[in-house]
Amino acid sequence: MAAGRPTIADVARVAQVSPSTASVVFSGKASVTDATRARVLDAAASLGYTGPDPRAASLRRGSSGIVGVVFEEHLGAAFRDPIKAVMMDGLAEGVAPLGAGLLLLQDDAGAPGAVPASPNLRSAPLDAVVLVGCSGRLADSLEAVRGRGIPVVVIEGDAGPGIPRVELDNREAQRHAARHLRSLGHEDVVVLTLPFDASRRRGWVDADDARAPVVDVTRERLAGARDVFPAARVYAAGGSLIDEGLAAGRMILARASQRPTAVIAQSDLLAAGVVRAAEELGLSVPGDVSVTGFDGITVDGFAPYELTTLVQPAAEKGRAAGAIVTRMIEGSDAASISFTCTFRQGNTTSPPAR
Amino acid sequence: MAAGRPTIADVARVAQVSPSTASVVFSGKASVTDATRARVLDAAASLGYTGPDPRAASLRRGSSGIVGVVFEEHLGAAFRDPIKAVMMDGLAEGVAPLGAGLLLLQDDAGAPGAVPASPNLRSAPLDAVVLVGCSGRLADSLEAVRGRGIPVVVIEGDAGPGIPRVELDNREAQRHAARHLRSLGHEDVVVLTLPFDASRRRGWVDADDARAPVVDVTRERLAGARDVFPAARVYAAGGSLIDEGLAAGRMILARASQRPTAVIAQSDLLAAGVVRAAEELGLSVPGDVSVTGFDGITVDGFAPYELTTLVQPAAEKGRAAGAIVTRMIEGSDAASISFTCTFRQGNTTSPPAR
DNA sequence: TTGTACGCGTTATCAA
DNA sequence: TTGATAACGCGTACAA
Repeated sequence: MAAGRPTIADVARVAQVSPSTASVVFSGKASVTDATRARVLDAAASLGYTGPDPRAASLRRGSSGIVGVVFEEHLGAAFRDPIKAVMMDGLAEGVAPLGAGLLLLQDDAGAPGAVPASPNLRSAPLDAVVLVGCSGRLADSLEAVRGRGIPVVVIEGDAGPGIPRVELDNREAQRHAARHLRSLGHEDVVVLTLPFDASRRRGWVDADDARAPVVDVTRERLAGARDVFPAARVYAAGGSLIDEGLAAGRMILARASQRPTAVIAQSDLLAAGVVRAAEELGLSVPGDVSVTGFDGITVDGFAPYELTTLVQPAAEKGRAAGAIVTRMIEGSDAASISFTCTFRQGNTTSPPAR
Repeated sequence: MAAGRPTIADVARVAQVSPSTASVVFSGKASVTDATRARVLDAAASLGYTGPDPRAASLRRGSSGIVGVVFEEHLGAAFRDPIKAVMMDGLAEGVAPLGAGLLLLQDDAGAPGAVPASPNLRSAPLDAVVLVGCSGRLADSLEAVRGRGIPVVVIEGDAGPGIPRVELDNREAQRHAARHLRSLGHEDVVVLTLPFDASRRRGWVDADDARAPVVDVTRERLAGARDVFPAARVYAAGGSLIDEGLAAGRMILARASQRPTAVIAQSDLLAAGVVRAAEELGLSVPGDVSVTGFDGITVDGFAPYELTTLVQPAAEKGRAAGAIVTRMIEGSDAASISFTCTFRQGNTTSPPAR
């Protein structure tokens, strides 16, 4: 053991046992006499050996105990999204049986030409990969990963055939909320959507500008609303934030002559912003305008309002993703799984004023 | 290449070159004839070889490209804290030069006896570790990590001697805000603190119950406020949330006879909650009560208020941590670094009403 | 520019 | 219960 850190072989030598015995002492994979264990532990202590090198163990074992989580957006943005936060919680739980940790990866293929110095899918020692609403950019890296036999799962997105997904009934759920509004008597509604694409352009979406949203969630929820209100006007927000909803709400509710009787927002934060905009304009919710959200999160600081919304099982989605990769790692092949939102009536919807 | 995935040796064999040549083709560490490169690449393609196994490469190279980030709280909680979110962004940038990814680790030594199945410090292949406001629980794991020669940095916390820190001038900054209030003429202020300890007990803190907060940030900021207002009453919140501030604000501002003229909140979210509580009670801010925050974040949905607050350089803190571990990995030993908050006057403070 | 040979630190297997 | 041996898959001196 000339220089460098001591290895398990050094420990074994000092303890006068074989390397395999020393290994067993640390891994606990087999029983060892108390006496030998003590000898090994003593030797380790005297040498300053603190346990097997994870890298070597990982190579030998063929697994690293690491699950990669790929976000399509900036980390900070992902962190601020309450749904994603809860989902991560669920995912952490879901991979716990694997004893795995979550490695944050950013899908930043970004500008072509830019050096993607960041650790990508190819270079990280992963046991599995979870894609969170990924776009198609990392198709090649993904191919490499799958080629290596590493399980991949997508949450709310489509990463191609053969990749199991964790899905949400966005369209059906949104349709449910829309029907609720129609049954209350609403006819003139505006749909406030999440961003259509990476450009995040805000504003009214022309009816004839029938560009379908690139983002799956946006598209599906919009389709659900249009199933009930085909002629609904559409306004795109720049992100899922109260402030975005507030700005949009000001535009949507500004002119009395063109004011809808209800706004279908594609997220609770947007909905909360619309409610604030209504307040600002002296309108009452739900008296003058009804508002529905989507997600079923607790909007911090929004009491006493309680949004009429679709509650999505965010934590379960994460857990499911974890469970799927767990099964795949164990060799069984796992199927996609689909979750259902629950309609929850709050106090932000009522029949339209006459 | 009997069974299993193809290795670089298989590729070399098929391409009729030596393994080392094949290796070089993938790493680009040396120049190779175009012809040979093509042969190797072709062989790889035909075999379905997608590049060097990260595990083996990691062992060989001695580094994994992974930086562990240890949170003391539930992942979901950490994600929801805006300051931590921004910090993570900065950290991601800070470790980019390393090409490293961030591995989320939870400081869940938790109940003794519980099986900490999760990947801990000891079992993860880390190049460095960043502790985020850690408590002392993982002292032993930390020792093992350091024993292995892995760099460790702490953000806002004390992990013992020899561990560089990224610090904030919490006490001085909070003192600055307190002085601002005093110079405006305030004398009766209440300090609304972050949780004192893991129990997160809410409520008034008796003056004689002089228990010092266990949490560094809470303690330091409280000390700063007391430097100016030694007799200030203290109310502890259960977390950094608008709703917590709202609940606390209701208690603090409820009885006119005991109503302070100003509230020093230890976070912007708490401050926003206090402002909402004041509104609820028909009090105007800052006319009837002044409120200061801490952090300098944009509180979503809080416009048109602009908190008088201390702006902390959250992203820079993360970047600095990244820079420090980068330097340490390169062998140079790095010192702690301390950041300063900037006082920003908003529209939530003014002289007290007579 | 290419090839040979060895070591990185473990752990699985099998025999004793 | 313990020990000997052989991979695990790659990178890199060093020699050719």
